[in-house]
Amino acid sequence: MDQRTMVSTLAGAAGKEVTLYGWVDVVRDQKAVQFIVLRDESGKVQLVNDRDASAGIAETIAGLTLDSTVRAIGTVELNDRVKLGGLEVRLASLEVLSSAAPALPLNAESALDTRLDWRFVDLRRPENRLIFEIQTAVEQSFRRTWQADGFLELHSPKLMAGASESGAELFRVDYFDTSAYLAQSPQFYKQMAMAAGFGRVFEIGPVFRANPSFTSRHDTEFTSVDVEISWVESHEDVMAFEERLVANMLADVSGVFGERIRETFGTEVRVPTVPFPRISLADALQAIRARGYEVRREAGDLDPEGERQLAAYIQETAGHEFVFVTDYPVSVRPFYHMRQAGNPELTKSFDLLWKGLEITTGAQREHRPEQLVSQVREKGIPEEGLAYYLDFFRYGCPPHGGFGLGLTRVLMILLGMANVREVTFLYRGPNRLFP
RNA sequence: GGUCCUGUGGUGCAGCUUGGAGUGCACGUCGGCCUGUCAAGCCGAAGGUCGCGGGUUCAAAUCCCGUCAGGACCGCCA
Repeated sequence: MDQRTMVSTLAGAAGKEVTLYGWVDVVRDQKAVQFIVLRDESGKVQLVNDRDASAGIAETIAGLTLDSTVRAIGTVELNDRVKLGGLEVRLASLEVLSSAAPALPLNAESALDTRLDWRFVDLRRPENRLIFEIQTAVEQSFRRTWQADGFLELHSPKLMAGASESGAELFRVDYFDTSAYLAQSPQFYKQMAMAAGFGRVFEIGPVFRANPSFTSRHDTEFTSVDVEISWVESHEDVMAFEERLVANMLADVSGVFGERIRETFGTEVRVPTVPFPRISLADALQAIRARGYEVRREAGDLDPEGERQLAAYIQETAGHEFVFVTDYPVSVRPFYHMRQAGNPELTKSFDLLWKGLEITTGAQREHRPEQLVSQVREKGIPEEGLAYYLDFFRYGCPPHGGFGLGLTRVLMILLGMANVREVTFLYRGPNRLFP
């Protein structure tokens, strides 16, 4: 291992002997000369062996199966004839570390569901590795912004005694002689951190939703990016932070990966201008209606087609991929969203849509205990289970707000993928718990 | 949960409308050939309960009913 050379560094190693570790990508076994394409985490390179030069290696190559793992030792030779990087490695030894069973159960054309069955093989493909290199860069960029702004990182518990949101359904698990629930959001604990005086916090972690949602943009477990900020004047402060966080991220990702994303996924990464456009829900519904589409939802929220229509409207009028939708009515928001002082039917909340898909819900939270209790009662939520939560606000709590951002949705839009399953390491949905 | 769509060698498809021998294509696998390939090429071979059950028919991958599995959209949401 100490001597391992990565394929990506071979151009600078002409004439040297190198030790490579990787997978057998292709075998072209001819009468006089044999070629292997070896794939490692950094790229692919051609290995070459003259049968006359080494009968032992020749025999090993003849028995190779695709995706077997090997250790190859050889000399780097620059050779313009070789289309793959203009170089090859002339083998001095070849050792099979693990022989793959013949006939891989999938190939690049396989259906997504088949690929998910054999995800560990599917993920070997370089374009799939790239997705997770980009995911890593996205999270690093977020952390860069948080660190510069003095945020603390939170690791909140995923086992809870009850619900932390009103709408979404919960997974119940055995917990000794009682039951516990998997956290559908770190919402309450983020707010506890505000009461604890942490000031500004973030968490990147799993959340669980027991909704039987059969769509390309839902999973039952996904990674949520959560932020909470103290001492805000309104949800505007939260939106101002989020747009900066997202714009920084897209600038970082675009700089490092923009070209590869275009080449690999055919998607252009555009760095958005700040501030993002804002539109009230009422104005959004009117603009959508003016385009000839009537949102059918009785509750008054946008439906998926409405979101797409709004995205088109914003693109045409503001030339922007993002839009904050604000001023949601109390009826479609959870009890903890703060209401507008002059208009108690509306909340100080927002959604963020990117290319017509909801990626965030955020709000200023209600931090005044009397008001909060009254909103709990108004929503008809039993207070017993919320006692510990309501206590957070009884001994001095700063005004605060925050948001949750769906990491998988962000990656899906960023790369122009059609399905969150493509950008999830291991997808979990109503019909999938394996592998 | 609702609507619609799809199940055919290891993988991806075509065949179904208008029933006629498991027919075809691409990738992969196995064997052979091949003086540097690079999407290698050429020749050959193996590999199938056409998701499952029932029905119609002389005859069903094909038509009908049921069932199971998966997917897309809607609802719910990040």
